[in-house]
Amino acid sequence: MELLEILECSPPLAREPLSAGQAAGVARVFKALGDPVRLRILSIVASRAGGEVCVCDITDAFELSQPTISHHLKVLKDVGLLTSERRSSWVYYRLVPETLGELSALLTVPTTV
Amino acid sequence: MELLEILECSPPLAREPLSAGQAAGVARVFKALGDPVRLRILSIVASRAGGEVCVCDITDAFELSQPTISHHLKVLKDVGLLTSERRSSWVYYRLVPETLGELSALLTVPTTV
DNA sequence: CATCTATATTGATGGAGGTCTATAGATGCT
DNA sequence: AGCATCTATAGACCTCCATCAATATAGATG
Repeated sequence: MELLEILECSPPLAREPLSAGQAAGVARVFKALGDPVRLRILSIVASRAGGEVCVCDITDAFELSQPTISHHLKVLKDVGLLTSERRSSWVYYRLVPETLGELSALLTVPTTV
Repeated sequence: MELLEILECSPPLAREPLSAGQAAGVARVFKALGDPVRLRILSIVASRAGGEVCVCDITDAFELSQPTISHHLKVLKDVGLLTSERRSSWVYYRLVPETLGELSALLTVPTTV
């Protein structure tokens, strides 16, 4: 089952308890967000004007080895937060806004106002 | 520095890249959400009508040892997602809606509509 | 005080994950 | 073809963490 489907079928945390299956899927995505490097990578891609970022630009932004960055990108891609496309020598990563939006909705709390 | 403060000072991922310090703080909270048991615990507390749940009720909802549940509750409390209050023999946990709300805002994506 | 219940802490263990080096694969250029 | 560059994969190392059994702490009650 696609992770995005699980997110779409999971009620907001504040509405009703998650099933074990839903929790397992949702946890995979949050676990991907639970690393500072991945969070920074995601924010770099998500906030980029053109919408896409070359791997080389991301690698330059960190003092980490290239394989380590590649590993983090794979994790973010596997949970459906990023997609990638190769064009000639370079690979460009893009945000999947639907996944991020579903996560945001999941955490939404009834307005305390 | 309080984690909630860090969340309040962190821009939405889609707006600008997180600093290393912001990412470290935010990652701690998402890491806490990156476990299926903790997600279910959080949803149980967040969706409870009265707003508070006794530890014994949570323990009953899982086939895990009592110390394991206690450990997960501590993790959720340490990152500011839950608070606890002891009343006589029992300890009651409550959601901290501000923290969840800040997380939700952090993941908000400009409406694709 | 003694004891029972509810919850937290400690210490141990097995497995997951972040990082690195080395290497492989893919693309373009000469 | 051969080489240089960009990215991904494989394997190793080390740390972190989820879980448990055992024990400690706190409150109620006899």
